[in-house]
Amino acid sequence: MPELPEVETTRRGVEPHLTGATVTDVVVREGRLRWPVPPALAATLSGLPVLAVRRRAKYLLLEFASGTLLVHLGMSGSLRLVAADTPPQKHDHIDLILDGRTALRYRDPRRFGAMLWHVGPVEFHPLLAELGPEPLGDAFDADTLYRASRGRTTSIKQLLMDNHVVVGVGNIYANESLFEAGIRPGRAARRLTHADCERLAVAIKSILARAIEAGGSTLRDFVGASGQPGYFQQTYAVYGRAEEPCHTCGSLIRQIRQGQRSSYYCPHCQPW
DNA sequence: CTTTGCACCTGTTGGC
DNA sequence: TGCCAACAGGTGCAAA
Repeated sequence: MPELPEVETTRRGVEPHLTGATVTDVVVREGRLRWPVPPALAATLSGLPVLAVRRRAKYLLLEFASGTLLVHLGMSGSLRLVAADTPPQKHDHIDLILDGRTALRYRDPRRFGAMLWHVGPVEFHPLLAELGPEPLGDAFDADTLYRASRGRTTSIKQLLMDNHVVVGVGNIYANESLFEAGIRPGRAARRLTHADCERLAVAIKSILARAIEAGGSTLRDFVGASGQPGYFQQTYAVYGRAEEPCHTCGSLIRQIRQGQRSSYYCPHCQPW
């Protein structure tokens, strides 16, 4: 699930319940995530109030006075708020107990996610230090995309998914943005004109912003035990629509493989 | 430095 | 119905 809009939706959902609350315990039922969850996490966090919940790329950052808890949802992770005595279900690996009553519950069937503790300025954490600009920030625009694409033989779609160039653009939104910009995913990055980069940067910002808005408007169930957290069924222009007609021109959407991942495009609306 | 492919893990889907 | 292969939205890392 988690692409950037879901991560940001999650942040907005949990932030009001976390900020100002004090961690009273941490229960780790399964600590084998992408990296081992620090065994001393309960001792580290107990008694500390959450100062803020921020996001960098797809990392959620829970800030405390003495350090930062980095949380990544990987491919299948989710966070929700439940009463602390709610029985955990399968794959509910970690609870942050807040004020002894509420649990911030981390679920991740595939365990590709992460929960790491960092002391010191979090922007210097090795996982964050080399990241490119936020897609919705002013530091990412047509110029940065144009410069980043010069001399690059890789495809524009793979360049978009390179975290050094821009963060938070995963497989779905790389495909959707390229459709909106009218550019084929397989085109060499170095062949993009400045005008292409302009349309693409605008498309990325617009699509991500719209998806976050949609997530916010259907935001629910971060508090409580019912159903999945407040994600949303998004309708896509090309992603997952192989052999289906393009909503714009009726041509059949094509699917190709790029770097072991599926890409989708409309042969008419994305001429090259 | 860039590019490519693998690895981590479980669950779902589709074909036979 | 059962079995098996292929695939799934992330991303760090090693190797070429």
